[in-house]
Order: sequence, then structure tokens, then C-alpha cells
Amino acid sequence: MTRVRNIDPPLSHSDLHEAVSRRLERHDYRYTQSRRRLVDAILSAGQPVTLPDIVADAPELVPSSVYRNLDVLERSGVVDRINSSGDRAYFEFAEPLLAHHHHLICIGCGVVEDVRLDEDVEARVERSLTEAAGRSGFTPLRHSLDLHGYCALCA
Amino acid sequence: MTRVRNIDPPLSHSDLHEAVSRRLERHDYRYTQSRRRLVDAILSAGQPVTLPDIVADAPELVPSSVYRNLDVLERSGVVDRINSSGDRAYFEFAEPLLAHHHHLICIGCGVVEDVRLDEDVEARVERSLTEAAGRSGFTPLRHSLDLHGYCALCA
DNA sequence: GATCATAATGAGACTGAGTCTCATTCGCAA
DNA sequence: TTGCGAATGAGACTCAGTCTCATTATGATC
Repeated sequence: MTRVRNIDPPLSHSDLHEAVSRRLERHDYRYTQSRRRLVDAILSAGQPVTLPDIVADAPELVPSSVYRNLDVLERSGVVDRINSSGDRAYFEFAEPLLAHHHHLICIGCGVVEDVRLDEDVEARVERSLTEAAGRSGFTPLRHSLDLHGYCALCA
Repeated sequence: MTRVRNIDPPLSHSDLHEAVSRRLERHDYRYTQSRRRLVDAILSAGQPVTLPDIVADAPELVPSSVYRNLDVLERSGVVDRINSSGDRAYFEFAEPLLAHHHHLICIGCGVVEDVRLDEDVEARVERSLTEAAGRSGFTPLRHSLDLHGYCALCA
């Protein structure tokens, strides 16, 4: 699992653990050894990862526990789940642990890659979406702007 | 399945069937009775639908065939698959059979609702994304701009 | 309209990502 | 150090979606 890191986390390794710990505490979860190792595995990938990616990087982690802990991390706002076009979910650090960004999703192999846009475009999108959501009685939390197509390998 | 229709198809009922037929033919698929009924079921929903929605509306349709035909319709550009936060995929007519639009995805129940944005915002997003994709050697086909949050029922 | 080759269908078995269960272990508080 | 609730590991389980294969519909040709 040696992938290019597209979006650098704005925090150092120890600050990241610190931030994760605070978020877990706020939700009455413990920052255990295996959760720490899970966070390290996601960090070392530097890109959205699937369960197989995580277990390949840290074979001592047990799948059922990893799923459970990804769920805990998601509830605590540490991790975001990305539903790609494949049949597996991808996970990555949630904003603002990772800078705001979007995804290139390959229709061929389902791989997910991070990408950033202009501040200007972001602001307009945000405003426009919030307006539209209001009309439907929808309470928005975050937006995901994904580009679907073929990655360099599948093209 | 009486849902509000958010985005009207720009085509009449018969024009829609005509357009679907043409797209299937272009891909050497036949527009059979059961595919016609499937298209009607999606049309009558007026919103993104899951397999249970479709089968509830047209019980004579067999799940395995529906999946197979949704796949055929997707390959032919008749239908788009939406990966919501739930565990089931949603389907709706692809653009330009349906006007260009985006989705409100409920984190609580996974339901998907259609929504439209300003032309202006769309144009900027399109330009910005295409640029970003180019930098990654990615071949873009379409973008999906989804808003994640809670629907009126789950809020 | 009859015949034929091929595509599509229906029924059910199968796959596999993700969840649940439960006995055991860990982590924290007093 | 003890005790108790939270977390873990191992594996059974669920169920959306896919695959298989025998049967049936479809459209092309005569």
C-alpha cells in the first residue's frame, strides 16, 4: 500500500492523535490501542482506504473490530465513509482533520482519489446547496462533490 | 409509493420510451416487455428508487431480472446508479432523460431526493472539476454533487 | 405465418461486504 | 486491586446483489 498522498493532513502525527482522542472523548468513547492502530493505518495510506487496505497494512487488526471501530470513528466525526461505485466503502479522515476536498471516483475499478477545488467555487456551491436544501426541509451537514469517470489505469 | 415528483422529466411518456428504445438499440439490447415495465416503474416513482421500491410497484417483475436490467439500462445510459449512505443502491433516469440535478442524501435513513442548482454554479463547478481531473490523468464523465444531512423525517 | 438463432427471463443457488452475538479481556475510577 | 462497563476476537449470520442454467420470448429471414 504505497500510494501517493494527495491531500496532506493539516495536523502533525501527534496532533492528529490528540484531535482524534478529543473527539472520541467528547462522544464517550475510549481511544484504545486498536483504535490508535486503525487511525495509523488510515493515516499511512494517505488516500481513502477500504477494509482490505487497512487489514493489509495492519494484519493484527480483526475485520469485525475494524468495522465496529470505523463506525465509532465515523460517529465521532473522525472518519468519513465514501460510497464509491464499487461494492466496498472507502474511509478517510473527516474534515477538518483533513483539508476540505472532493473525490475522483473511477467507474472502472471503484478507486477513490482526493482532489481540491478553488475556494471561490466552494463558496458558491455551499451557498447554492444550502438554499436548495432549505426548500426541502433538509438539514445539511456536509456536501460531497464527486467526479465520476475513468482513472489513468482504467481509461 | 406515492412520492412527490421533484424533477420533471423533460420528455413525455411516449417520448421517454422512444428515447430509451433508441439508447438500448445503440447498445444492441432489446427493449422487451419487462424492460418497458421497469422503465415505467422508475418513471412512476418520480424519485430515485431502490429495488424494493420497484418490486413493490411492479410485483410481476423478478428481482434477479430487475438487477440484470438495471445493469443493462445503466450501460445504455438510460439509468444512473446512486450509492447512498444506506446499503442499497438507488436508481433514476440518467441525464439528459432527466434534467441535470443533484441529490439530498439522508444520513439517517439513506433516502435520496433530487434537487436543482443555479446554471451559474453548475458551470463553475464543471470547469473547476474538469481542470482538477486533468491534473490527475482522470477522464471525467459526469459529476455528482450530493448534500449529506438529515431529511425532514429524520431531523 | 413458420422457422431459427440468439437474447432475455425466472427461479433459485451462491457470494461477500458488513453486522451481530457472546464469551473473554481491557481500561479506568475509586 | 478490585470491580464494572466498554472493547475485543472469533465466528456465525444477514441480505443486497450476482451467477447459473433450463426455459421462453424476440426479431430476422424466408
